Amino acid sequence: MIGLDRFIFHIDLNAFYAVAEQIRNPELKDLPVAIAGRRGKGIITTATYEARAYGVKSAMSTTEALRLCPNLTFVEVDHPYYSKLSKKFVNFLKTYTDQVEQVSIDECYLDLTDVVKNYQRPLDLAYEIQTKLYETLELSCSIGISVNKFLAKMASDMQKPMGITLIRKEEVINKIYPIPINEMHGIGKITAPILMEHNIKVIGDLLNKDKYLLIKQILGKNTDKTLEKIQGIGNYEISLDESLKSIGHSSTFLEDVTDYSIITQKFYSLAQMVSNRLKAHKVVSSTLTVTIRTGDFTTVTRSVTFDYDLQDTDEIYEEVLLIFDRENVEDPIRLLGISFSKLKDYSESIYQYRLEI
DNA sequence: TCTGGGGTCCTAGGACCC
DNA sequence: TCTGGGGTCCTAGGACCC
Repeated sequence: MIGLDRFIFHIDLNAFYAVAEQIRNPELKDLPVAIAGRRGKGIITTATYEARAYGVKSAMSTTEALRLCPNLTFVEVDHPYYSKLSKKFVNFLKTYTDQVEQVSIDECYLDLTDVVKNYQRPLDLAYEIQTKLYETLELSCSIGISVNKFLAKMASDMQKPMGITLIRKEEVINKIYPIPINEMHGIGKITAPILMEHNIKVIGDLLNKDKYLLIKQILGKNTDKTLEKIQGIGNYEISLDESLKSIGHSSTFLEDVTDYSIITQKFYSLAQMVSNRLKAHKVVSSTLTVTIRTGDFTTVTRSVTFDYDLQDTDEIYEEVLLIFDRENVEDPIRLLGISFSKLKDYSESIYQYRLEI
């Protein structure tokens, strides 16, 4: 296989949460609908294309969205439902190949190099996937096809909704290099302005050899891999590791809070939610992180690694309070969070050992 | 219009060990 | 008398993504 180019597909569900709501409530079809955490306060998670026509976008505050589109219908997020639907989506894709890497709830990379051979053109395969996905699950998607994951992702972004875009390696110079640097996947609102300041304005500018050392300073240790992947080199490996790296929950209060009993109540319910998910995934962890965000949006994280593992609500709650109390927070609190990282399988737990002490 | 909630990966300094 | 060097783990914060 080495030296031969792959056919990597990036499959991206269009307006997934909003479409999911339209599936179970057909009255919402063709309407401007926005999925939001809470009415009144909070931000838009996803909006239908009808709502987007009014300028409603993800991450926009609900008040702003309502100003742009007064007849916008709000639906509250229902994560468990979307997760179930997402699993069906991934299982559908797995009927084509086991080389499926799920990168988020609504996106997957597939290596379809071998499957493409059974079709006249790669676009025929993409069209079949798109059509069958819509027929079986009512989900519309955009598909990007290229020689690696980065280029496939950039391709799927080019035509939405229900687009299919193929970028051959020799087309990279014309189709990828002229794209503004702030539209590059992996370059966000912090790094893009820094690059622009140095006159690196489009993706192709990253390959300017005279600026290599400068770019390396800005992009850090992955610079070389980044420069390769924009040229279509490497970055084709499909990761089959589906294990979670961390599990956490956080919650913003309706109003900033100083009352200790409200704080402990929130911590207890967060501990319950996190504990349930640890158990559902049959994992434990000894690395606990507590997040505290105050009214001025200052966010502090405190993490502790114990020499024993945690999974039960009451134990988590106890440790969380110890960490919180040490901080002596005086300002009103906006958000609290609990998270576990470095998860390990329950069978590897040293929890039993702790009980024997 | 003040800014959700779920994640992943990287950086940088310090502790500790050999 | 100035105080090696490498590896690993821990903690805190940050950038980015959907």
